[in-house]
Amino acid sequence: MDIVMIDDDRLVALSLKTILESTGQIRVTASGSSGAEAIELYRLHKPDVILMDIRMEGMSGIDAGREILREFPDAKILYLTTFSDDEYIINALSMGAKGYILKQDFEVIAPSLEAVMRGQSVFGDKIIGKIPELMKPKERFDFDAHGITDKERSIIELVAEGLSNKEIAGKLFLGEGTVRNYISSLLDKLGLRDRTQLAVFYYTEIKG
Amino acid sequence: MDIVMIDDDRLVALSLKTILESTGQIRVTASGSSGAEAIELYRLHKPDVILMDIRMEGMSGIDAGREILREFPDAKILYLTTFSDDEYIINALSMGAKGYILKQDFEVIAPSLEAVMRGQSVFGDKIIGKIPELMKPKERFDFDAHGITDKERSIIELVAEGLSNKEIAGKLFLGEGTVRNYISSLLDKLGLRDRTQLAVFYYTEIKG
DNA sequence: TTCCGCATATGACAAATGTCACTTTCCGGG
DNA sequence: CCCGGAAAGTGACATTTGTCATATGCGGAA
Repeated sequence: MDIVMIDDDRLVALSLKTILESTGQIRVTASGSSGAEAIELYRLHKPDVILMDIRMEGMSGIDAGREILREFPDAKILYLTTFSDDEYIINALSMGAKGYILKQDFEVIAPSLEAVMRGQSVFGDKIIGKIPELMKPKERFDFDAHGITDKERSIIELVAEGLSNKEIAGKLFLGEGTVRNYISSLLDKLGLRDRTQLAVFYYTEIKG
Repeated sequence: MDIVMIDDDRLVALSLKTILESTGQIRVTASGSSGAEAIELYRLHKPDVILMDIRMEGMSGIDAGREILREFPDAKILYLTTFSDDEYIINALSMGAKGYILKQDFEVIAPSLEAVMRGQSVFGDKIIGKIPELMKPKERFDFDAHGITDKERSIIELVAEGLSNKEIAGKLFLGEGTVRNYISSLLDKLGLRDRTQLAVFYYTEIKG
């Protein structure tokens, strides 16, 4: 099995290479120490798996991974990180990484590589324990704090589905002009300019 | 430990009650068979944990759970379901449920309840295996397939930030009319009606 | 070169949108 | 009972938006 290894810290890279190659199953085709190199080396070697640090100088491992997956949707990316860092986990997961394991657990790295190559996904215990917590919805947007009424709330939702004023009026059994007034008031309360910004607001602040 | 149990199927509810109470540790304070009841019974009993089916007549367990969490952010909700149903898992997770286990694994239900009460989250093996896959980004939107050019792509993004035609024109050094034309063409290609729908499309199909 | 296609642009127009000032209706507290 | 304030509506208006027909310039293919 050929792998490419990327680690900020050359020393870590080297010792890992030694450990991994000592298994006899794994060959470290190339190694690098930056996100840019990760992409380049992946293009060059098309390894079975790329083993990559997350925190690195310059381009993060996540960004590099995203780029690699864009070019090679089947790429198998396994992140190796020093400690379980919340945002990174969620990013790595949602990006489609095949795994995320802690460097401390170095004895599981080789087996994890095997598993990943076979198409499995691997996440360390401590990682998986965090997932539910991470996936909790962001704290709900506080409509009350902005003085937004129930009716206004439902209007936001309809705008955010792309309905016209007329359509909204129909759904809520209101006059079209009334809907316009509601939207006008909403835009005022939220400091926005038009319905498109309202939809954007919905997706980024409320539902995002 | 007091729990409230909600199951569509009265028979299941009854046998589970028997099983759980036979441990001596668990008391089923109340049981119901619908989402509405779930909310009501939660309000009434404030159980340590609420054990709830997902698929039910009327309001789904997810919706009921959402409502309960809205009123009681510390509520511990444990879903019990017949089989691992993809959308449900993701919904339950992102909603902030404390767990999601299969009815088949009835021997783990009691221990799971304990764990949840202690603040842990619990997910069955088969469930956890699905998480990475579920979190994968939706397959990237294929601009080419819809014949969308680079410039059009960047215009979508600006629209999705809520910019007006004039502002977009300024950013891209184009005439305002030109921007209108691009958007018009874009709407045509994507089968949409106005810029708001375009923004919605961006957040739901492209970036969502 | 000529021709085609693309990107860019303009002008005219209808429709949708946002703003504002002003009713009407209704409901609960005094 | 009357009052005041929501909720809902109307009409007028300026602006923005989307559509369309058409024009110009530019680079590549025939």
